[in-house]
Amino acid sequence: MSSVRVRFEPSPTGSTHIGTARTALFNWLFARKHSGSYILRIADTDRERNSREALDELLSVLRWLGLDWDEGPEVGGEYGPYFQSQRGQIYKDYLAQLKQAGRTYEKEGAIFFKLEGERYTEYDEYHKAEIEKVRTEPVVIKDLIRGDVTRREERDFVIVRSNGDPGFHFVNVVDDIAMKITHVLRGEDHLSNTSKHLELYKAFGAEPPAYAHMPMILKDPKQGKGKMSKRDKGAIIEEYEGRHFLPQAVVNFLALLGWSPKDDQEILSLDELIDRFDIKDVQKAGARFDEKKMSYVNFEHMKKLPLDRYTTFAKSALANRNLIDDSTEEDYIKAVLSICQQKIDSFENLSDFASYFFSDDYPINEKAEKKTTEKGESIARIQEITPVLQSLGDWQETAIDSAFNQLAEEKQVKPFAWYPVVRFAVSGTNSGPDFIPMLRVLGQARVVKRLLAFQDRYANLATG
RNA sequence: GUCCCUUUCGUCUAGUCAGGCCUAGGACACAGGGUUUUCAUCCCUGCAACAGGGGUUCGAAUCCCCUACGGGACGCCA
Repeated sequence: MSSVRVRFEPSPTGSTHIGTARTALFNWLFARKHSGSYILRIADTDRERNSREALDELLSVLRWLGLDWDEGPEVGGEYGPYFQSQRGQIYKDYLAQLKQAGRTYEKEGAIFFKLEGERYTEYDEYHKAEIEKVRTEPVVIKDLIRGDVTRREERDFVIVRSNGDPGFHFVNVVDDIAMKITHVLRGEDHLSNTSKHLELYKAFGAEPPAYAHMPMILKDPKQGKGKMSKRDKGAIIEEYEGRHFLPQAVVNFLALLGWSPKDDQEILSLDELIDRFDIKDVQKAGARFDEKKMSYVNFEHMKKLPLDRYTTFAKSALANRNLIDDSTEEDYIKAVLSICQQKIDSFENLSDFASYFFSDDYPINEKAEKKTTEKGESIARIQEITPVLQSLGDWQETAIDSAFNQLAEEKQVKPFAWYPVVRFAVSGTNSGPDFIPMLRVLGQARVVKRLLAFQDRYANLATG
């Protein structure tokens, strides 16, 4: 393991925002790329907003995405505890240092960090008040993505709240020092906080880490302006899990938001991402979320999955809709999936796409029904083909295929005169997997039964 | 309002650091066509961008300056 140590510091306040997940991912990729340590540190200093459930949910999302941590909750490590709510003594010790150096003062029950420089008061347009400011020396943020960024902090800030809880800026810096963090990768929204953090490092006499501020994930332009919020469609990672997205696809898409490999390959596995990831290649400008691209990436990963693993995901989606249960034959499920995998672009749509394979009570597509039944000859076609298929001794694709061809030759029409109407009769729709394989998988009994049912149901067509 | 960041097709981006290889490449989306039924697959074709202005240079998407747009921060949230 190298000396590289990065951390992800989420606050467990409920469902995981897409930007939070990307921060987790980039830190993880950076750690793995450099054979460093990935530390998970829980920012739970705000007692009122944190809960056990939210923490469990967070850990489970990280595991679902495949982002394992080397130090942190449930795995421990030599720099613990990894919950900020349990690091009170450490914060007290560091606070004492600042106090001793005369860099703190108390005001209205809270402890402030005192900046160094000439003090003056000024009317502030934003606060609509006369406030005290400090003429500090500018600090330079060494940013791996943006280069040097110069900023000046001009107001003292709270490091311990009046209720006794230490505040974010303080614990953030203290923990990074105490845990020997070497690189801080976080969202661009923290760029303007970094001057505060640098002031704290100076006060502690500690060497600051290298920074990398990643671009914001912005709303889809159709959904409005600004950065993506938890309310926006597609912003919550748990939602993808619930919709049976592939975790590796979500990770792949997240990586593409603000970063790209330099060649034209877009579909990348976790290992390929680690291999190609370079923090310097991260984009500076905000990236807009695109739901369609997300779906596309997911489909590409779905197509690549070996049938066994595809089946695992598919079964959970199908079981969710009560289309299969433990008694459903594994071989049959696999046969169905093997002809659907390259066709259907999401597991959440799979159930609609393939319901007729598992149940006789499948929906009838009205458009397809209209198209089929408006032709008076449909019933005749079904009547012609039913006995042929019924008497077929061999239910292999070649046999089924030649049955259609033979009949076609006999009647002097092309075989696909029967295709759409038969497809509708056995599946209730006009789209699906390739036709002959579909019949094969469905099985002779099911096919014949449905052909007969079709004749009963649409008997009036024969005369009308 | 102040400060900071940013700017290539509708979107994600390659190209910018080392100026000529860029009549600016790829992908998503969209449109059209095709694949001996259908189709949400697959294939092909098409549409489409260097924010604007000023410099530097023989030559600028690439370097410099200004403007504008977009984004972020300005909490006893993180």
